[in-house]
Amino acid sequence: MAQKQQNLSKNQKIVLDIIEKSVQPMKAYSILFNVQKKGLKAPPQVYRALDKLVEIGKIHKIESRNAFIACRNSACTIANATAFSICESCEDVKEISSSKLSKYLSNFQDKEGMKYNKYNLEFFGICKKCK
Amino acid sequence: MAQKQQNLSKNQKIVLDIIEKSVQPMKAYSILFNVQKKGLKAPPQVYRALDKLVEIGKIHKIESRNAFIACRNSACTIANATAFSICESCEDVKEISSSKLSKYLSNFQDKEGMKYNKYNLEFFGICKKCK
DNA sequence: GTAACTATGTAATAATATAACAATAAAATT
DNA sequence: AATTTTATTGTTATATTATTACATAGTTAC
Ligand SMILES: [Zn+2]
Ligand SMILES: [Zn+2]
Ligand SMILES: [Zn+2]
Ligand SMILES: [Zn+2]
Repeated sequence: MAQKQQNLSKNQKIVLDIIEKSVQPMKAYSILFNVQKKGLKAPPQVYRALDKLVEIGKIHKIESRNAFIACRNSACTIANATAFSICESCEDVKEISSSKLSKYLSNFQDKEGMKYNKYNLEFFGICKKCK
Repeated sequence: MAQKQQNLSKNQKIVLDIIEKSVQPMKAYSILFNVQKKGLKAPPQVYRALDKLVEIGKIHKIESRNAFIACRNSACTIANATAFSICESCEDVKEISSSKLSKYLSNFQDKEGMKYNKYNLEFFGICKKCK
Protein backbone atom coordinates (compact mmCIF):
# COMPACT_ATOMS: atom_id res chain seq x y z
CA MET A 1 0.00 0.00 0.00
CA ALA A 2 2.04 2.94 1.25
CA GLN A 3 5.56 2.79 -0.06
CA LYS A 4 8.44 2.20 2.31
CA GLN A 5 10.09 5.30 3.64
CA GLN A 6 13.17 3.84 5.30
CA ASN A 7 15.29 3.55 2.23
CA LEU A 8 15.17 7.24 1.50
CA SER A 9 18.42 9.08 1.94
CA LYS A 10 18.84 12.11 4.15
CA ASN A 11 18.42 14.64 1.37
CA GLN A 12 15.55 12.75 -0.15
CA LYS A 13 13.73 12.80 3.18
CA ILE A 14 14.32 16.52 3.62
CA VAL A 15 13.00 17.32 0.16
CA LEU A 16 10.04 14.96 0.43
CA ASP A 17 9.17 16.43 3.81
CA ILE A 18 8.93 19.98 2.50
CA ILE A 19 6.87 18.90 -0.50
CA GLU A 20 4.49 16.87 1.64
CA LYS A 21 3.92 19.87 3.89
CA SER A 22 2.81 21.93 0.92
CA VAL A 23 -0.74 21.54 -0.32
CA GLN A 24 0.20 22.86 -3.69
CA PRO A 25 3.00 21.98 -6.10
CA MET A 26 6.38 23.43 -5.29
CA LYS A 27 8.99 24.66 -7.69
CA ALA A 28 12.53 23.39 -7.44
CA TYR A 29 14.07 26.70 -6.46
CA SER A 30 11.37 27.33 -3.90
CA ILE A 31 12.21 23.95 -2.41
CA LEU A 32 15.88 24.86 -2.51
CA PHE A 33 15.23 28.08 -0.64
CA ASN A 34 13.21 26.24 1.98
CA VAL A 35 15.78 23.56 2.65
CA GLN A 36 18.81 25.79 2.85
CA LYS A 37 18.46 25.97 6.61
CA LYS A 38 18.80 22.20 6.58
CA GLY A 39 22.07 22.31 4.70
CA LEU A 40 21.07 21.74 1.11
CA LYS A 41 22.72 24.65 -0.57
CA ALA A 42 22.91 23.89 -4.26
CA PRO A 43 20.49 22.95 -7.06
CA PRO A 44 21.94 19.51 -7.77
CA GLN A 45 21.19 18.39 -4.24
CA VAL A 46 17.54 19.24 -4.73
CA TYR A 47 17.25 17.98 -8.29
CA ARG A 48 18.85 14.65 -7.42
CA ALA A 49 16.37 14.14 -4.62
CA LEU A 50 13.49 15.19 -6.87
CA ASP A 51 14.58 12.77 -9.58
CA LYS A 52 14.65 9.88 -7.17
CA LEU A 53 11.35 10.78 -5.52
CA VAL A 54 9.66 11.02 -8.90
CA GLU A 55 11.19 7.69 -9.90
CA ILE A 56 9.80 5.87 -6.89
CA GLY A 57 6.46 7.64 -7.12
CA LYS A 58 6.53 9.60 -3.86
CA ILE A 59 6.08 12.80 -5.80
CA HIS A 60 4.96 13.73 -9.29
CA LYS A 61 6.09 16.46 -11.61
CA ILE A 62 3.43 18.76 -13.02
CA GLU A 63 5.04 19.15 -16.40
CA SER A 64 3.08 22.17 -17.54
CA ARG A 65 4.08 24.03 -14.39
CA ASN A 66 7.58 22.75 -13.72
CA ALA A 67 6.49 21.94 -10.21
CA PHE A 68 6.39 18.96 -7.89
CA ILE A 69 3.58 17.64 -5.76
CA ALA A 70 3.43 14.84 -3.22
CA CYS A 71 1.49 11.77 -4.21
CA ARG A 72 -1.50 11.37 -1.95
CA ASN A 73 -3.20 8.88 -4.15
CA SER A 74 -3.22 5.56 -2.37
CA ALA A 75 -4.28 3.83 -5.58
CA CYS A 76 -1.33 5.34 -7.36
CA THR A 77 1.00 2.42 -6.87
CA ILE A 78 2.31 3.08 -10.33
CA ALA A 79 4.40 6.20 -10.56
CA ASN A 80 3.87 5.88 -14.28
CA ALA A 81 0.22 6.68 -14.60
CA THR A 82 -0.61 10.16 -13.41
CA ALA A 83 -3.53 12.50 -13.88
CA PHE A 84 -4.12 15.97 -12.52
CA SER A 85 -6.62 18.77 -12.62
CA ILE A 86 -5.22 22.26 -12.72
CA CYS A 87 -7.15 25.46 -12.12
CA GLU A 88 -5.93 28.05 -14.59
CA SER A 89 -7.04 30.84 -12.31
CA CYS A 90 -5.72 29.96 -8.83
CA GLU A 91 -3.29 27.25 -9.98
CA ASP A 92 -4.84 24.78 -7.57
CA VAL A 93 -3.70 21.29 -8.51
CA LYS A 94 -5.29 18.01 -7.55
CA GLU A 95 -4.27 14.49 -8.36
CA ILE A 96 -7.10 12.57 -9.94
CA SER A 97 -7.52 9.04 -8.73
CA SER A 98 -10.00 7.31 -10.90
CA SER A 99 -9.50 3.62 -11.48
CA LYS A 100 -11.84 3.88 -14.44
CA LEU A 101 -9.69 6.57 -16.05
CA SER A 102 -6.45 4.78 -15.33
CA LYS A 103 -7.83 1.53 -16.69
CA TYR A 104 -9.03 3.29 -19.81
CA LEU A 105 -5.67 4.93 -20.43
CA SER A 106 -3.59 1.89 -19.57
CA ASN A 107 -5.60 -0.13 -22.04
CA PHE A 108 -5.58 2.51 -24.73
CA GLN A 109 -4.13 1.41 -28.04
CA ASP A 110 -3.05 3.77 -30.77
CA LYS A 111 -3.64 3.16 -34.46
CA GLU A 112 -0.62 0.92 -34.76
CA GLY A 113 -1.90 -1.18 -31.90
CA MET A 114 0.70 0.14 -29.53
CA LYS A 115 -0.06 0.18 -25.81
CA TYR A 116 1.45 2.43 -23.17
CA ASN A 117 1.61 1.79 -19.47
CA LYS A 118 3.13 5.14 -18.77
CA TYR A 119 1.31 8.40 -19.27
CA ASN A 120 0.74 11.82 -17.84
CA LEU A 121 -2.54 13.63 -18.17
CA GLU A 122 -3.21 17.21 -17.18
CA PHE A 123 -6.73 18.61 -17.21
CA PHE A 124 -7.21 22.38 -17.20
CA GLY A 125 -10.18 24.42 -16.14
CA ILE A 126 -11.55 26.82 -13.58
CA CYS A 127 -12.19 25.38 -10.15
CA LYS A 128 -15.36 25.85 -8.11
CA LYS A 129 -13.87 28.54 -5.90
CA CYS A 130 -12.80 30.60 -8.88
CA LYS A 131 -16.09 30.35 -10.71
CA MET B 1 -11.16 22.27 -41.74
CA ALA B 2 -7.63 23.63 -42.03
CA GLN B 3 -7.22 26.87 -40.12
CA LYS B 4 -6.62 30.06 -42.04
CA GLN B 5 -3.03 31.04 -42.58
CA GLN B 6 -3.43 34.57 -43.90
CA ASN B 7 -3.76 36.27 -40.58
CA LEU B 8 -0.40 35.12 -39.31
CA SER B 9 2.20 37.82 -38.89
CA LYS B 10 5.61 37.75 -40.54
CA ASN B 11 7.42 36.28 -37.55
CA GLN B 12 4.66 33.82 -36.85
CA LYS B 13 4.89 32.52 -40.42
CA ILE B 14 8.65 32.18 -40.21
CA VAL B 15 8.47 30.22 -36.99
CA LEU B 16 5.58 28.04 -38.12
CA ASP B 17 7.38 27.30 -41.35
CA ILE B 18 10.47 25.96 -39.63
CA ILE B 19 8.42 23.84 -37.24
CA GLU B 20 6.30 22.39 -40.03
CA LYS B 21 9.43 21.38 -41.90
CA SER B 22 10.58 19.36 -38.93
CA VAL B 23 9.15 15.90 -38.41
CA GLN B 24 10.04 15.98 -34.78
CA PRO B 25 9.41 18.55 -32.04
CA MET B 26 11.74 21.52 -32.02
CA LYS B 27 13.09 23.36 -29.04
CA ALA B 28 12.77 27.11 -28.81
CA TYR B 29 16.46 27.83 -29.02
CA SER B 30 16.90 25.47 -31.92
CA ILE B 31 14.14 27.38 -33.68
CA LEU B 32 15.86 30.62 -32.79
CA PHE B 33 19.13 29.41 -34.26
CA ASN B 34 17.36 28.33 -37.45
CA VAL B 35 15.53 31.60 -38.01
CA GLN B 36 18.42 33.93 -37.33
CA LYS B 37 19.21 34.08 -41.02
CA LYS B 38 15.68 35.39 -41.46
CA GLY B 39 16.21 38.23 -39.05
CA LEU B 40 14.77 36.94 -35.78
CA LYS B 41 17.62 37.52 -33.43
CA ALA B 42 16.27 37.36 -29.91
CA PRO B 43 14.32 34.86 -27.79
CA PRO B 44 11.24 37.05 -27.30
CA GLN B 45 10.63 37.15 -31.02
CA VAL B 46 10.49 33.37 -31.11
CA TYR B 47 8.58 32.91 -27.89
CA ARG B 48 5.93 35.42 -28.92
CA ALA B 49 5.37 33.60 -32.16
CA LEU B 50 5.29 30.26 -30.35
CA ASP B 51 2.73 31.56 -27.85
CA LYS B 52 0.43 32.72 -30.59
CA LEU B 53 0.81 29.57 -32.67
CA VAL B 54 0.03 27.42 -29.65
CA GLU B 55 -2.96 29.60 -28.86
CA ILE B 56 -4.49 29.18 -32.30
CA GLY B 57 -3.63 25.49 -32.44
CA LYS B 58 -1.16 25.51 -35.33
CA ILE B 59 1.44 23.96 -33.06
CA HIS B 60 1.42 22.15 -29.72
CA LYS B 61 3.88 22.19 -26.90
CA ILE B 62 5.18 18.85 -25.69
CA GLU B 63 5.35 19.82 -22.04
CA SER B 64 7.56 17.00 -20.85
CA ARG B 65 10.12 17.90 -23.48
CA ASN B 66 9.84 21.67 -23.69
CA ALA B 67 9.45 21.33 -27.41
CA PHE B 68 7.02 22.34 -30.10
CA ILE B 69 5.47 20.29 -32.88
CA ALA B 70 3.23 21.24 -35.78
CA CYS B 71 -0.35 20.06 -35.59
CA ARG B 72 -1.03 17.60 -38.36
CA ASN B 73 -4.19 16.31 -36.86
CA SER B 74 -7.04 17.39 -39.07
CA ALA B 75 -9.52 16.43 -36.37
CA CYS B 76 -7.67 18.63 -33.91
CA THR B 77 -9.88 21.66 -34.35
CA ILE B 78 -9.54 22.24 -30.66
CA ALA B 79 -6.11 23.42 -29.64
CA ASN B 80 -7.22 22.49 -26.16
CA ALA B 81 -7.38 18.76 -26.38
CA THR B 82 -4.05 17.21 -27.21
CA ALA B 83 -2.58 13.74 -26.95
CA PHE B 84 0.83 12.45 -27.89
CA SER B 85 2.88 9.31 -27.87
CA ILE B 86 6.53 9.70 -27.05
CA CYS B 87 9.23 7.09 -27.51
CA GLU B 88 11.55 7.23 -24.54
CA SER B 89 14.35 5.75 -26.57
CA CYS B 90 14.46 7.72 -29.83
CA GLU B 91 12.23 10.62 -28.66
CA ASP B 92 9.95 10.12 -31.63
CA VAL B 93 6.73 12.00 -31.00
CA LYS B 94 3.39 11.48 -32.69
CA GLU B 95 0.13 13.27 -32.19
CA ILE B 96 -2.66 10.85 -31.42
CA SER B 97 -5.91 11.54 -33.17
CA SER B 98 -8.55 9.33 -31.72
CA SER B 99 -12.05 10.70 -31.57
CA LYS B 100 -12.88 7.98 -29.07
CA LEU B 101 -10.11 9.10 -26.76
CA SER B 102 -10.91 12.77 -27.12
CA LYS B 103 -14.58 12.10 -26.48
CA TYR B 104 -13.74 10.07 -23.43
CA LEU B 105 -11.50 12.76 -22.00
CA SER B 106 -13.75 15.67 -22.89
CA ASN B 107 -16.58 13.93 -21.11
CA PHE B 108 -14.54 12.87 -18.13
CA GLN B 109 -15.86 14.10 -14.79
CA ASP B 110 -13.82 14.15 -11.62
CA LYS B 111 -15.18 13.24 -8.20
CA GLU B 112 -16.69 16.67 -7.71
CA GLY B 113 -18.49 16.37 -11.02
CA MET B 114 -16.19 18.83 -12.68
CA LYS B 115 -15.67 18.61 -16.43
CA TYR B 116 -12.69 19.81 -18.42
CA ASN B 117 -12.61 20.62 -22.09
CA LYS B 118 -8.93 21.35 -22.02
CA TYR B 119 -6.33 18.69 -21.41
CA ASN B 120 -2.94 17.45 -22.43
CA LEU B 121 -2.05 13.79 -22.44
CA GLU B 122 1.39 12.35 -23.03
CA PHE B 123 1.88 8.62 -23.42
CA PHE B 124 5.36 7.17 -23.02
CA GLY B 125 6.79 3.94 -24.29
CA ILE B 126 9.23 2.35 -26.70
CA CYS B 127 8.30 2.58 -30.35
CA LYS B 128 8.36 -0.31 -32.83
CA LYS B 129 11.67 0.71 -34.36
CA CYS B 130 13.35 0.79 -30.97
CA LYS B 131 12.03 -2.56 -29.81
C1' DG C 1 40.46 -4.15 4.04
C1' DT C 2 39.58 -3.16 -0.54
C1' DA C 3 36.52 -2.72 -4.40
C1' DA C 4 32.28 -1.17 -5.93
C1' DC C 5 28.57 1.40 -5.36
C1' DT C 6 25.67 5.11 -3.53
C1' DA C 7 25.09 9.54 -1.81
C1' DT C 8 26.79 14.18 -0.91
C1' DG C 9 29.01 18.82 -1.52
C1' DT C 10 30.41 22.50 -4.52
C1' DA C 11 31.32 25.49 -8.43
C1' DA C 12 30.33 26.55 -12.76
C1' DT C 13 27.44 26.69 -16.61
C1' DA C 14 23.70 25.33 -19.83
C1' DA C 15 19.02 25.61 -21.26
C1' DT C 16 14.53 27.62 -21.03
C1' DA C 17 11.70 31.67 -20.60
C1' DT C 18 10.19 36.45 -19.42
C1' DA C 19 10.29 41.63 -18.22
C1' DA C 20 10.67 46.05 -19.75
C1' DC C 21 10.72 49.50 -22.95
C1' DA C 22 11.27 51.78 -27.43
C1' DA C 23 9.93 51.79 -32.21
C1' DT C 24 6.82 50.45 -36.26
C1' DA C 25 3.08 49.02 -38.63
C1' DA C 26 -1.68 47.94 -39.34
C1' DA C 27 -6.56 48.64 -38.28
C1' DA C 28 -10.36 51.19 -36.60
C1' DT C 29 -12.55 55.63 -35.61
C1' DT C 30 -13.42 60.26 -36.30
C1' DA D 1 -6.77 62.41 -44.05
C1' DA D 2 -5.68 62.75 -39.37
C1' DT D 3 -6.22 60.52 -34.95
C1' DT D 4 -6.54 56.94 -31.87
C1' DT D 5 -6.04 52.32 -30.89
C1' DT D 6 -4.26 47.84 -31.29
C1' DA D 7 -1.01 44.48 -32.76
C1' DT D 8 3.57 43.54 -33.94
C1' DT D 9 8.48 44.02 -33.86
C1' DG D 10 13.28 44.93 -32.16
C1' DT D 11 16.46 44.99 -28.42
C1' DT D 12 18.75 44.56 -23.97
C1' DA D 13 18.83 42.60 -19.94
C1' DT D 14 17.50 39.33 -16.64
C1' DA D 15 14.86 35.58 -14.43
C1' DT D 16 13.98 30.77 -14.01
C1' DT D 17 14.83 25.95 -14.58
C1' DA D 18 18.16 22.28 -14.95
C1' DT D 19 22.65 19.88 -15.77
C1' DT D 20 27.81 18.94 -16.05
C1' DA D 21 31.79 17.97 -13.86
C1' DC D 22 34.51 16.76 -10.35
C1' DA D 23 35.91 16.07 -5.54
C1' DT D 24 34.65 13.84 -1.18
C1' DA D 25 32.40 10.80 2.08
C1' DG D 26 29.66 6.97 3.52
C1' DT D 27 27.89 2.04 2.76
C1' DT D 28 27.74 -2.57 1.10
C1' DA D 29 29.72 -6.78 -0.85
C1' DC D 30 33.40 -9.75 -1.07
ZN1 LIG E 1 0.17 9.72 -7.33
ZN1 LIG F 1 -9.21 28.09 -8.86
ZN1 LIG G 1 -3.18 18.90 -33.07
ZN1 LIG H 1 11.83 4.90 -30.69
